[in-house]
Amino acid sequence: MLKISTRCRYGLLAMVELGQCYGQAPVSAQEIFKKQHIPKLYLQQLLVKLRRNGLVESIRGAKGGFILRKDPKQIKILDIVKAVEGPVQLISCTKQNKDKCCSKIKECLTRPVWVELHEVVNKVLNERTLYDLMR
Amino acid sequence: MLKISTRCRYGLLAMVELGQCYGQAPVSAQEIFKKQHIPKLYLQQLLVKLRRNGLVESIRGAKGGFILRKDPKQIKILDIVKAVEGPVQLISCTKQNKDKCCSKIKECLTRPVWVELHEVVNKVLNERTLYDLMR
DNA sequence: TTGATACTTGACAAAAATAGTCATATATAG
DNA sequence: CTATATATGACTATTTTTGTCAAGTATCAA
Repeated sequence: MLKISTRCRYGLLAMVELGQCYGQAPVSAQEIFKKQHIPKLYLQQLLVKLRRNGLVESIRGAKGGFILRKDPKQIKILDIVKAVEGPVQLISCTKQNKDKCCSKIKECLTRPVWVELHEVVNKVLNERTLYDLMR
Repeated sequence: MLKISTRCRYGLLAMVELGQCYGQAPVSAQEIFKKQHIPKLYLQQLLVKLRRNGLVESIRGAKGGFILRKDPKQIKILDIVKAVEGPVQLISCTKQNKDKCCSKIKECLTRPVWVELHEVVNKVLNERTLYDLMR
């Protein structure tokens, strides 16, 4: 069904929250999960992934929390999705992934639709930034 | 990761095979699974779904098999995907699905991206027909 | 210095979805 | 009559998703 995972949804929700407070004091996981009703420990996991991918910075201890490492205008939605889920690969036989292509790639009549879908999804996620979602 | 399921991929492969033989003798599951290396019993299942959704007709007995019920030009890729997988719903909070929307739908800042993705994916699948994939 | 708050890490676990199988029955051509 | 084909529903294995837990580290504020 191509359903967007909660990982993605929660990850983006968290980033939007951090975006709203960009330039201000750190926001704790606590505050985010209360506001958005995301399971706390699950959210923590996602925030760790966002940190490891350089999207947020974490500050330990009391009054600590998370802050964005970049201006929301510089953060693509695709970066966020990749951070929490890995690359957005609707199919495995892509240009970037030649070893995963099957031997029939040239004759494969179905591949073009899947490639088109793959590209269109990546395009949308790559063109929108976190800033576009804020107000 | 939004990966296309094997159900979709196999289902479309089967439909393309049937498309290539449109107007000719029925094609058996046997022939399709040998040509495309799809697990036979799994393919049977998918073909039953395609039949129940009115996309193919089945002919039992020796020399039987499956044929398309419509011209490939009349069959949208979306119809095929829906038949084997159900509706393509990237998110649950869509216009068609108002009871599944959360109470925060109006304030939800993340929803617009997901809606855009949802729409763009459905658009591509709705605009392409089986005929577009054939040669 | 002590307590409260907050992040870190790695492992673990339940639930759901995906992918595939099996047995049994029915239908038809030749 | 028999070989070939589909029909059906239940069943199973694997993988992915969606979390949870425990034990630890770091920082602030009183």
